[in-house]
Amino acid sequence: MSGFDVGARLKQLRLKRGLSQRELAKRAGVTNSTISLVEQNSVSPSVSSLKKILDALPVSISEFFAGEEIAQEHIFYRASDLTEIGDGKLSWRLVGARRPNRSMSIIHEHYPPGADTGEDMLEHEGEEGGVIVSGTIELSVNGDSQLLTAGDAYYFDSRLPHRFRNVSDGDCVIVSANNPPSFADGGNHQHHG
Amino acid sequence: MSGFDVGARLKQLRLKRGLSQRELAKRAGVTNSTISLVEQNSVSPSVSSLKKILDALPVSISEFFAGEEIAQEHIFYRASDLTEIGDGKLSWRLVGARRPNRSMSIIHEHYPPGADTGEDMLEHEGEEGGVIVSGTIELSVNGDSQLLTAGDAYYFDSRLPHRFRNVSDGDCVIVSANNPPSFADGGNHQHHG
DNA sequence: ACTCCTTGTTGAACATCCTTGACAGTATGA
DNA sequence: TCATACTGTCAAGGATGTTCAACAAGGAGT
Repeated sequence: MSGFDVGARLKQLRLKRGLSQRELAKRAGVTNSTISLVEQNSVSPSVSSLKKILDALPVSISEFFAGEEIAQEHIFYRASDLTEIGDGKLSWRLVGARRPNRSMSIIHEHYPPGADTGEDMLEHEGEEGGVIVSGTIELSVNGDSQLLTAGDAYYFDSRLPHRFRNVSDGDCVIVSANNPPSFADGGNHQHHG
Repeated sequence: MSGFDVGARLKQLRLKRGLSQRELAKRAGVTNSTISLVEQNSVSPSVSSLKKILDALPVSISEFFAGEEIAQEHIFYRASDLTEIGDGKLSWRLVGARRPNRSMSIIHEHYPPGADTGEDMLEHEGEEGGVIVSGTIELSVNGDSQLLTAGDAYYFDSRLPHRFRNVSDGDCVIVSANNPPSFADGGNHQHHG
């Protein structure tokens, strides 16, 4: 029913890391039995268990399921089709979500007043750039902070520590692009409110 | 330590589709109670259950978890600093001009009524994507033509013949990205018309 | 052969998820 | 007001996931 071989995928990733079931289980905070059963598809793990396991690899859930995507090429995206992520404070709309075989990710971002990517500066591989469509945003990159308003833009190496914060009392809208699209790498930098 | 609000995310997507818990449950082959409990995070669904539910939306698992790991953007261009190119009809504003060592080009595009990239379809290496900020544009890619309006987006392989045309009587503004930067190497983009 | 450590697997007990079926709240209409 | 239909929630129990503890197989070194 799954259409996706969870067990094989997990085993593949585990072996790639050179871990035994017990070692992975220990790091993940589950038992070796769980790993065994999951790898044999004797059981469909709960999301929470799977998350624990993947965190120990580490692999993000979306990364784990990359490839589960329908291969159909999407060109046009209706506004309502953009994959919305965020928590009410920040709002990002991904064009085509994260298709693993695409070279960029395009994002329509909405920052309400007070929205903030967080005190822990973002740092990751790649480059990113964007244009402020409306409103005002405070962008800090590598210690330098600037207020950008409609029509302004930015571009930088994503390895520089950076942060976005809407310090105004109006919404801010940005269209940005990331290359490469994979946000995931060693570090575990996720942020939510 | 989930770090990701499965319940809120599911509810968000369900409401976006205008479905009730029962309706979604019916399509997914689970019960309304399951949806309810998952949305309240009273339970961490099994992967198989979650998959059934997401298939009914439909949303891929990796799409669902997009944002579970996030990183963002960056570096400072005043609106007046964007290098403007164009021929009076079309107007493109490049972020960071033609830096040869950048992996993308970010472009703020303005299409007045009648603006048209030309009858000779554009074709070049790379990929491009963008978000329509305001107005309406007719985008043709590989024989398929669509009218996109504010909030809509697109993404395609640039080798597919494509054309942008503003067939409305108002301005259209787009923020787009190219990879590799097609303007960095004096690509065949400009002129025509 | 043994001992010791490691590997992955499995049965029974336990914990969690999922369904059944009922409940309360809201809205519409007779 | 009652009836109907819809919404989301919840308790109980059956179904499924997870753990505990034991097991067999393989290697390394007595």
